[in-house]
Amino acid sequence: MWINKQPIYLRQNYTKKNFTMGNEEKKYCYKYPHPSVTVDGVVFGFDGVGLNILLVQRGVEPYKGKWAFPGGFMHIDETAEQAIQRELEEETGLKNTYAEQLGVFSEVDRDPRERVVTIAFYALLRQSDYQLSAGDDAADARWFSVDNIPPLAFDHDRIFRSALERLRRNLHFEPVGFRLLDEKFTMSQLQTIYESILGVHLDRRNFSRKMLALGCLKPLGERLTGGAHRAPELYAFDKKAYDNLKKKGMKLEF
Amino acid sequence: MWINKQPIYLRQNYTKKNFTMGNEEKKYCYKYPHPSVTVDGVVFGFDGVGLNILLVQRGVEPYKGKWAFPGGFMHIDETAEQAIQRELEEETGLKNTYAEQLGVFSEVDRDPRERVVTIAFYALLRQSDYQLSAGDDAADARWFSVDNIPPLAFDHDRIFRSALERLRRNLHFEPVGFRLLDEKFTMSQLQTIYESILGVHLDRRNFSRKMLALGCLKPLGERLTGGAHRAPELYAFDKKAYDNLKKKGMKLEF
DNA sequence: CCAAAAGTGTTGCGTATACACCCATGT
DNA sequence: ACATGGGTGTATACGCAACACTTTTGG
Repeated sequence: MWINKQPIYLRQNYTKKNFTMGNEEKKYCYKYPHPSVTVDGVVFGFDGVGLNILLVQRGVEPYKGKWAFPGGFMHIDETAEQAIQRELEEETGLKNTYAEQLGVFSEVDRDPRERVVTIAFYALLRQSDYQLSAGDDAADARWFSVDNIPPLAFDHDRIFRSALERLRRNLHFEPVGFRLLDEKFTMSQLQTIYESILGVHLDRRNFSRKMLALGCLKPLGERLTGGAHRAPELYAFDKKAYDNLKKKGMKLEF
Repeated sequence: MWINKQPIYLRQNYTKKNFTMGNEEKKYCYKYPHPSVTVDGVVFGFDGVGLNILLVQRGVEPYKGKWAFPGGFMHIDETAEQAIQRELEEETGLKNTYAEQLGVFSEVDRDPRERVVTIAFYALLRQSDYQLSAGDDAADARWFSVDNIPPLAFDHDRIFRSALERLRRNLHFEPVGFRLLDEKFTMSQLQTIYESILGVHLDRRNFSRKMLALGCLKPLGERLTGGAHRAPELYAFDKKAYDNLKKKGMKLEF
């Protein structure tokens, strides 16, 4: 049996040597060409009106000026999940964002500079918790409505379509809405999320009943004041009840 | 705008030079360490009794003698999808297998030799169409019942659990059964697939009605003779009808 | 003729849908 | 007072699950 107790950074199957070619140092050498691996995050947010995604404007070529998803190179000593967490934190300041793998995009020509395979993630977050700040490589960072996306760099339009499809599918199995809303929320806020993701109109009363029947909403006994009309009940997500549901296989059709 | 019309193999961002270190030639050099990228295929088959997966026995260290999923290194000039097609063809002889991305497994320690990120796929095929033949690196290739899996190499047990979960979930949305069965099949064969994937018993009459109600089964007007009892009707999968269904969002609960 | 599997039908119950109605609140 | 959104109730229809019965085939 093969045994190796060296730390991973000493265990790479490459040859490390300092030498210079042209202007750059190329230390890490392999028998066969290796692709670069990046991670990209499709971050969905909700502002109370509609569904948005977070884009950064590229400050450098290629695709300078075009918009793209936040992301970057995966380090050799981290998993893809750690990489997307790090990149999102670096570019948005948010920690412990819930990010789920979306898929690998590996078209040979997808990056004109070199061979890059990207692992796409999608994440959901409360837009109100978040202060936008452009990172190092980015000229700007902004929210865009999913109905009005600017031209995207690389193959990011394809990644976006894939993300939206996944989000729609997951809506039926995952507590998608609760990740996008504040801890306390009203039933109609939750309904608005479902309506904007699915792009359909739902009956207010049936939606409420169906949601409550699932049993993973805690009525808080409080009401949201300050609105123009009758103060609505506030709810919170009941994670324990949801975990039970998931074991038995929850279904949630609309 | 950045323009580059060179073929991809001339466009890698590496430095290529022949030089020797130790015994091996290391031609491809990078400024930062790059992971190796592999593809692995979880291939499900059905033999009329139960659900099986295809494993190859490793002929070399590490994990020599352990079983693993067929797979191998992604080439620099192919997509992950092309790589898994090629590997499956090389190791099983099958062309144009329907393979879907399962996810990326990128634990830092998952391969003791070097840093390897793997893209896992899952595939469904008709076991009867297939003649087993071990590939170059493999000592043996065999079908195993999903209920009786031997110890697996690397993190392949984790990949396997992920694949089974995905298969169960996809069963409700995708024409899973039809990929596992012959072109012509009986209703009870189809039912057996559903029962063995979900691990439950289903009512024969309700299953038939529900399936036919979907409208993507063509009754062929032929019957399967040679059985011990009444000859059952044969059906075929109606791809056109299924594609229509999918647009409207099919649901199939059991 | 019998056993076992295949085909068809029926019925009752639960649940989703499409509504109507009342309540609370700011202007 | 009223417009608007929030909360609760109910009848109808539809679909699914649980059944019984008949038909076909090989042994």
